[in-house]
Amino acid sequence: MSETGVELLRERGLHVTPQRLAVLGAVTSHPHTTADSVLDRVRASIGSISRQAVYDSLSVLVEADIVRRIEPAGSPARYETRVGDNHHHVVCRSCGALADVDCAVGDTPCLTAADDQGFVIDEAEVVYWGRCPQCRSDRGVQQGTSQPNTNQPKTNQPEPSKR
Amino acid sequence: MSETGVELLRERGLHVTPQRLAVLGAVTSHPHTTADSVLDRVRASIGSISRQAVYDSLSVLVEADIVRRIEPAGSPARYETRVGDNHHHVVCRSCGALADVDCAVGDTPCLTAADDQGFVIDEAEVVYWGRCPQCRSDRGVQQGTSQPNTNQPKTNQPEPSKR
DNA sequence: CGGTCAACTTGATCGAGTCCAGATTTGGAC
DNA sequence: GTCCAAATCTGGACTCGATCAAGTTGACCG
Repeated sequence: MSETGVELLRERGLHVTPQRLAVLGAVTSHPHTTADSVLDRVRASIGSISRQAVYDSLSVLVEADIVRRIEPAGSPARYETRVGDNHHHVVCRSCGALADVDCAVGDTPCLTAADDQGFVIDEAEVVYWGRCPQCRSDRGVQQGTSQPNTNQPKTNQPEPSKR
Repeated sequence: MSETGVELLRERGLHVTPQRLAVLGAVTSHPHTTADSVLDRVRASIGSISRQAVYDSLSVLVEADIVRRIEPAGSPARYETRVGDNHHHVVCRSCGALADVDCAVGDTPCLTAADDQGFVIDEAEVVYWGRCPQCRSDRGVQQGTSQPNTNQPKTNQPEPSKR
């Protein structure tokens, strides 16, 4: 997207504050980031911000369709700025790394469920589960099942916060 | 599945305990149920059980592929006994109701991502978002965005626990 | 340049889930 | 039937992500 953060906010009639801009900046520069690491990053760039303000800003941005919130099972919510292009995600079972994937089937894949049970469906969200290249080469680690070992981050993994 | 709970557990060399049987029973009779409401239901049938025992039993059952755990965004983990048939779920944006859906595209839908980024994918999980029949007829409620209003349960929704 | 209401700060609270240490039960061997 | 190690269960404390509440600050309109 070519617009500045200021423009994006103004356009939707939202107040433009340094906090919101910094939050948006943090998400833009580090996709798939968690609220916690946004907090850290914004503090690094702005000096200080409250946890609450981060959550507030994020949810305002989500509401305004500027950022998208994703919540893979077993992980805190993550945020990204790619919106409206219907892409999906791969999650590594063992380290939790997350990457973007474009869907195999055209634009709105699988949007038609076989039997929609009377629901009016407006979005199909796809999450692929597997193992990332890194974890595959570390053979012998436990695989498949329960808790992701919190090793060092692989693809796109935001560094763990250190509050 | 036609086997009894006892058989299922024995087969995999798991200890057969009244707690585990009750937990399994609760999940079987109320699919998409949460750990918390399993707790309530088991207490109703067995008399008493600890929260810990419920979590333990559930995770043993999940490990043994007897039950499947699903975690729709914004909801606590839910459990169901349909395993291995690759079905998916619809979630209602406004009340959180959850229903089963068989996938439109054959058996292993969308399992091939366009570019898998080097990940070895072993499962594709699809979640459809929309509005359930009930919520559609209650026009005028806020729709689409943030927190699901915790109205009365619709399709398959386990009643909220009242501990 | 005020005034007003949205946005921010601080601090408490919540809900889901996990961890721990000790008591109890289970299933298989004898 | 009895015994024993291994597997389970209990209750409580605790973590982590996220939200609520009350009061203060500051962005935008006129």
